[in-house]
Amino acid sequence: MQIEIAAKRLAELGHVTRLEIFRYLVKGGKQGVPVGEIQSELQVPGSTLSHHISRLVNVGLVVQRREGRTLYCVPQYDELDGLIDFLKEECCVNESTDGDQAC
Amino acid sequence: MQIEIAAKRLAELGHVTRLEIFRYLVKGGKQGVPVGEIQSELQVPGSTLSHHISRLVNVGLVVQRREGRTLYCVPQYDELDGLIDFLKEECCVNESTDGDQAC
DNA sequence: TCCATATTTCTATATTTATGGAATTTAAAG
DNA sequence: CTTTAAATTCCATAAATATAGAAATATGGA
Repeated sequence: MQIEIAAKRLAELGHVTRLEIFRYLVKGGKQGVPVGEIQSELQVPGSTLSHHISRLVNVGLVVQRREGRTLYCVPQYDELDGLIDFLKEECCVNESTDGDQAC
Repeated sequence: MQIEIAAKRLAELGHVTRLEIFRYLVKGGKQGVPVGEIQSELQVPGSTLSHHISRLVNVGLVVQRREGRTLYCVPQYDELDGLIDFLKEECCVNESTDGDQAC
Protein backbone atom coordinates (compact mmCIF):
# COMPACT_ATOMS: atom_id res chain seq x y z
CA MET A 1 0.00 0.00 0.00
CA GLN A 2 1.21 3.48 -0.81
CA ILE A 3 1.83 5.59 2.23
CA GLU A 4 -0.33 8.44 0.94
CA ILE A 5 -3.37 6.17 0.78
CA ALA A 6 -2.68 4.66 4.19
CA ALA A 7 -2.31 8.13 5.72
CA LYS A 8 -5.55 9.33 4.16
CA ARG A 9 -7.45 6.35 5.47
CA LEU A 10 -6.02 6.73 8.95
CA ALA A 11 -6.86 10.43 8.91
CA GLU A 12 -10.47 9.69 8.04
CA LEU A 13 -10.69 7.19 10.87
CA GLY A 14 -9.14 9.79 13.14
CA HIS A 15 -12.33 11.68 13.84
CA VAL A 16 -14.71 10.65 16.60
CA THR A 17 -17.90 10.74 14.53
CA ARG A 18 -16.37 8.91 11.56
CA LEU A 19 -14.77 6.35 13.84
CA GLU A 20 -18.15 5.72 15.44
CA ILE A 21 -19.71 5.32 12.02
CA PHE A 22 -17.01 2.95 10.84
CA ARG A 23 -17.07 0.82 13.96
CA TYR A 24 -20.82 0.57 13.74
CA LEU A 25 -20.43 -0.65 10.16
CA VAL A 26 -17.70 -3.12 11.13
CA LYS A 27 -20.05 -4.45 13.76
CA GLY A 28 -22.83 -4.71 11.20
CA GLY A 29 -21.12 -7.09 8.81
CA LYS A 30 -20.88 -7.45 5.05
CA GLN A 31 -24.52 -6.82 4.19
CA GLY A 32 -24.10 -3.17 5.17
CA VAL A 33 -26.15 -0.70 7.21
CA PRO A 34 -28.62 1.91 5.86
CA VAL A 35 -27.59 5.56 6.23
CA GLY A 36 -30.82 6.18 8.12
CA GLU A 37 -29.99 3.53 10.69
CA ILE A 38 -26.58 5.11 11.28
CA GLN A 39 -28.30 8.44 11.69
CA SER A 40 -30.78 7.25 14.30
CA GLU A 41 -28.05 5.27 16.08
CA LEU A 42 -25.57 8.15 16.28
CA GLN A 43 -27.92 11.15 16.40
CA VAL A 44 -26.00 13.28 13.91
CA PRO A 45 -27.64 15.85 11.58
CA GLY A 46 -28.09 14.45 8.09
CA SER A 47 -25.84 16.87 6.30
CA THR A 48 -23.03 16.28 8.77
CA LEU A 49 -23.47 12.54 8.58
CA SER A 50 -23.48 12.59 4.82
CA HIS A 51 -20.28 14.61 4.80
CA HIS A 52 -18.52 12.10 7.02
CA ILE A 53 -19.79 9.03 5.17
CA SER A 54 -18.69 10.45 1.84
CA ARG A 55 -15.20 10.97 3.22
CA LEU A 56 -15.04 7.32 4.23
CA VAL A 57 -16.28 6.37 0.77
CA ASN A 58 -13.73 8.64 -0.94
CA VAL A 59 -10.82 6.80 0.66
CA GLY A 60 -12.26 3.37 -0.09
CA LEU A 61 -13.02 2.27 3.47
CA VAL A 62 -16.74 2.14 2.74
CA VAL A 63 -18.76 1.25 -0.36
CA GLN A 64 -22.41 2.14 -0.90
CA ARG A 65 -25.15 0.07 -2.45
CA ARG A 66 -28.62 1.36 -3.21
CA GLU A 67 -31.82 -0.60 -2.72
CA GLY A 68 -34.80 1.55 -3.60
CA ARG A 69 -34.71 4.66 -1.47
CA THR A 70 -32.27 3.15 0.98
CA LEU A 71 -28.49 3.46 0.70
CA TYR A 72 -26.51 0.75 2.43
CA CYS A 73 -22.98 1.43 3.66
CA VAL A 74 -20.63 -1.52 3.57
CA PRO A 75 -17.28 -1.43 5.41
CA GLN A 76 -14.35 -2.73 3.40
CA TYR A 77 -12.81 -5.33 5.64
CA ASP A 78 -9.94 -6.09 3.28
CA GLU A 79 -8.87 -2.47 3.16
CA LEU A 80 -8.98 -2.31 6.94
CA ASP A 81 -6.80 -5.41 7.20
CA GLY A 82 -4.37 -3.95 4.68
CA LEU A 83 -4.12 -0.77 6.70
CA ILE A 84 -3.40 -2.70 9.88
CA ASP A 85 -0.71 -4.78 8.18
CA PHE A 86 0.86 -1.60 6.84
CA LEU A 87 1.21 -0.19 10.35
CA LYS A 88 3.20 -3.19 11.52
CA GLU A 89 5.17 -3.76 8.33
CA GLU A 90 8.83 -4.58 8.92
CA CYS A 91 8.26 -4.35 12.65
CA CYS A 92 11.60 -4.35 14.52
CA VAL A 93 13.74 -5.36 11.52
CA ASN A 94 16.38 -2.86 12.62
CA GLU A 95 16.25 -3.87 16.27
CA SER A 96 19.55 -4.77 17.94
CA THR A 97 19.49 -8.38 19.12
CA ASP A 98 20.09 -7.74 22.83
CA GLY A 99 17.26 -6.93 25.26
CA ASP A 100 13.49 -7.38 24.88
CA GLN A 101 11.98 -7.91 21.47
CA ALA A 102 8.66 -6.30 20.58
CA CYS A 103 7.97 -8.84 17.88
CA MET B 1 -9.99 2.21 24.98
CA GLN B 2 -12.07 5.36 24.87
CA ILE B 3 -13.09 6.38 21.40
CA GLU B 4 -11.73 9.90 21.80
CA ILE B 5 -8.25 8.57 22.48
CA ALA B 6 -8.42 6.09 19.61
CA ALA B 7 -9.58 8.82 17.22
CA LYS B 8 -6.78 11.15 18.29
CA ARG B 9 -4.17 8.47 17.77
CA LEU B 10 -5.53 7.55 14.35
CA ALA B 11 -5.62 11.21 13.36
CA GLU B 12 -1.97 11.64 14.28
CA LEU B 13 -1.03 8.60 12.23
CA GLY B 14 -3.10 10.04 9.40
CA HIS B 15 -0.44 12.40 8.10
CA VAL B 16 2.21 11.27 5.67
CA THR B 17 5.20 12.66 7.52
CA ARG B 18 4.06 11.40 10.90
CA LEU B 19 3.21 8.01 9.47
CA GLU B 20 6.70 7.82 7.97
CA ILE B 21 8.18 8.74 11.32
CA PHE B 22 6.11 6.19 13.21
CA ARG B 23 6.78 3.39 10.77
CA TYR B 24 10.49 4.12 10.93
CA LEU B 25 10.27 3.85 14.71
CA VAL B 26 8.26 0.62 14.53
CA LYS B 27 10.97 -0.76 12.28
CA GLY B 28 13.63 0.38 14.72
CA GLY B 29 12.47 -1.60 17.73
CA LYS B 30 12.20 -0.97 21.44
CA GLN B 31 15.51 0.72 21.99
CA GLY B 32 14.27 3.74 20.08
CA VAL B 33 15.73 6.00 17.39
CA PRO B 34 17.45 9.40 17.90
CA VAL B 35 15.56 12.43 16.56
CA GLY B 36 18.60 13.28 14.47
CA GLU B 37 18.54 9.91 12.76
CA ILE B 38 14.87 10.39 11.88
CA GLN B 39 15.75 13.80 10.50
CA SER B 40 18.54 12.58 8.24
CA GLU B 41 16.42 9.60 7.16
CA LEU B 42 13.33 11.63 6.28
CA GLN B 43 14.90 14.96 5.28
CA VAL B 44 12.46 17.17 7.16
CA PRO B 45 13.34 20.59 8.64
CA GLY B 46 13.99 20.35 12.37
CA SER B 47 11.14 22.55 13.49
CA THR B 48 8.64 20.64 11.38
CA LEU B 49 9.97 17.30 12.57
CA SER B 50 9.85 18.38 16.18
CA HIS B 51 6.24 19.48 15.74
CA HIS B 52 5.22 16.11 14.36
CA ILE B 53 7.12 14.07 16.92
CA SER B 54 5.60 16.03 19.77
CA ARG B 55 2.13 15.29 18.40
CA LEU B 56 2.91 11.57 18.44
CA VAL B 57 4.22 11.92 21.98
CA ASN B 58 1.14 13.86 23.10
CA VAL B 59 -1.19 11.01 22.15
CA GLY B 60 1.01 8.37 23.75
CA LEU B 61 2.14 6.58 20.60
CA VAL B 62 5.76 7.57 21.21
CA VAL B 63 7.82 8.05 24.37
CA GLN B 64 11.11 9.91 24.51
CA ARG B 65 14.22 9.07 26.50
CA ARG B 66 17.23 11.35 26.77
CA GLU B 67 20.83 10.17 26.71
CA GLY B 68 23.12 13.16 26.91
CA ARG B 69 22.35 15.45 24.01
CA THR B 70 20.50 12.75 22.15
CA LEU B 71 16.75 12.20 22.44
CA TYR B 72 15.54 8.72 21.57
CA CYS B 73 12.00 8.17 20.31
CA VAL B 74 10.43 4.86 21.28
CA PRO B 75 7.24 3.64 19.60
CA GLN B 76 4.64 2.25 21.99
CA TYR B 77 3.86 -1.15 20.56
CA ASP B 78 1.19 -1.92 23.14
CA GLU B 79 -0.74 1.24 22.31
CA LEU B 80 -0.53 0.37 18.63
CA ASP B 81 -1.87 -3.11 19.28
CA GLY B 82 -4.67 -1.66 21.40
CA LEU B 83 -5.61 0.70 18.61
CA ILE B 84 -5.73 -2.14 16.10
CA ASP B 85 -7.89 -4.26 18.40
CA PHE B 86 -10.23 -1.32 18.87
CA LEU B 87 -10.79 -1.05 15.14
CA LYS B 88 -11.95 -4.66 14.88
CA GLU B 89 -13.84 -4.78 18.17
CA GLU B 90 -17.16 -6.60 17.95
CA CYS B 91 -16.54 -7.23 14.27
CA CYS B 92 -19.71 -8.57 12.62
CA VAL B 93 -21.62 -9.23 15.84
CA ASN B 94 -24.77 -7.84 14.20
CA GLU B 95 -24.27 -9.74 10.95
CA SER B 96 -27.18 -11.85 9.73
CA THR B 97 -26.20 -15.50 9.55
CA ASP B 98 -26.84 -16.08 5.84
CA GLY B 99 -24.24 -15.27 3.17
CA ASP B 100 -20.49 -14.65 3.52
CA GLN B 101 -19.00 -13.87 6.88
CA ALA B 102 -16.21 -11.30 7.18
CA CYS B 103 -15.02 -12.80 10.44
C1' DT C 1 -49.40 13.53 -10.99
C1' DC C 2 -48.61 14.50 -6.19
C1' DC C 3 -46.67 13.30 -1.87
C1' DA C 4 -43.59 11.29 1.57
C1' DT C 5 -39.15 9.35 2.53
C1' DA C 6 -34.16 8.96 2.13
C1' DT C 7 -30.20 11.18 1.36
C1' DT C 8 -27.16 14.62 -0.75
C1' DT C 9 -25.47 19.16 -2.17
C1' DC C 10 -24.90 24.00 -1.31
C1' DT C 11 -23.24 27.57 1.50
C1' DA C 12 -21.12 30.05 5.15
C1' DT C 13 -18.54 30.32 9.39
C1' DA C 14 -15.46 28.73 12.92
C1' DT C 15 -11.64 26.00 14.14
C1' DT C 16 -7.62 23.33 13.61
C1' DT C 17 -3.46 22.11 11.40
C1' DA C 18 0.97 22.38 8.61
C1' DT C 19 5.11 24.62 7.51
C1' DG C 20 9.72 26.33 8.23
C1' DG C 21 13.00 30.27 9.48
C1' DA C 22 14.91 32.45 13.52
C1' DA C 23 15.82 32.42 18.21
C1' DT C 24 16.35 29.60 22.31
C1' DT C 25 17.37 25.71 25.42
C1' DT C 26 20.05 21.74 26.97
C1' DA C 27 24.14 19.22 27.42
C1' DA C 28 28.83 17.85 26.57
C1' DA C 29 33.59 18.96 25.50
C1' DG C 30 37.77 21.77 25.14
C1' DC D 1 33.49 30.01 30.12
C1' DT D 2 33.14 29.45 25.23
C1' DT D 3 32.01 26.56 21.55
C1' DT D 4 29.62 22.94 19.22
C1' DA D 5 25.82 19.80 18.76
C1' DA D 6 21.00 18.26 19.37
C1' DA D 7 16.60 19.48 19.58
C1' DT D 8 12.74 22.61 20.81
C1' DT D 9 9.89 26.80 21.00
C1' DC D 10 8.24 30.97 18.91
C1' DC D 11 6.00 33.13 15.25
C1' DA D 12 3.40 34.13 11.13
C1' DT D 13 1.05 32.56 7.16
C1' DA D 14 -1.37 29.30 4.32
C1' DA D 15 -4.40 25.55 3.85
C1' DA D 16 -7.71 22.08 5.26
C1' DT D 17 -11.59 20.56 7.99
C1' DA D 18 -16.04 20.48 10.79
C1' DT D 19 -20.56 21.90 11.37
C1' DA D 20 -25.39 22.23 10.31
C1' DG D 21 -29.43 24.76 8.19
C1' DA D 22 -31.70 25.26 3.82
C1' DA D 23 -32.46 23.76 -0.67
C1' DA D 24 -32.24 20.13 -3.98
C1' DT D 25 -32.36 15.35 -5.79
C1' DA D 26 -33.90 10.49 -6.16
C1' DT D 27 -37.11 6.81 -5.45
C1' DG D 28 -41.38 4.54 -4.71
C1' DG D 29 -46.24 4.58 -3.65
C1' DA D 30 -51.24 6.45 -3.69
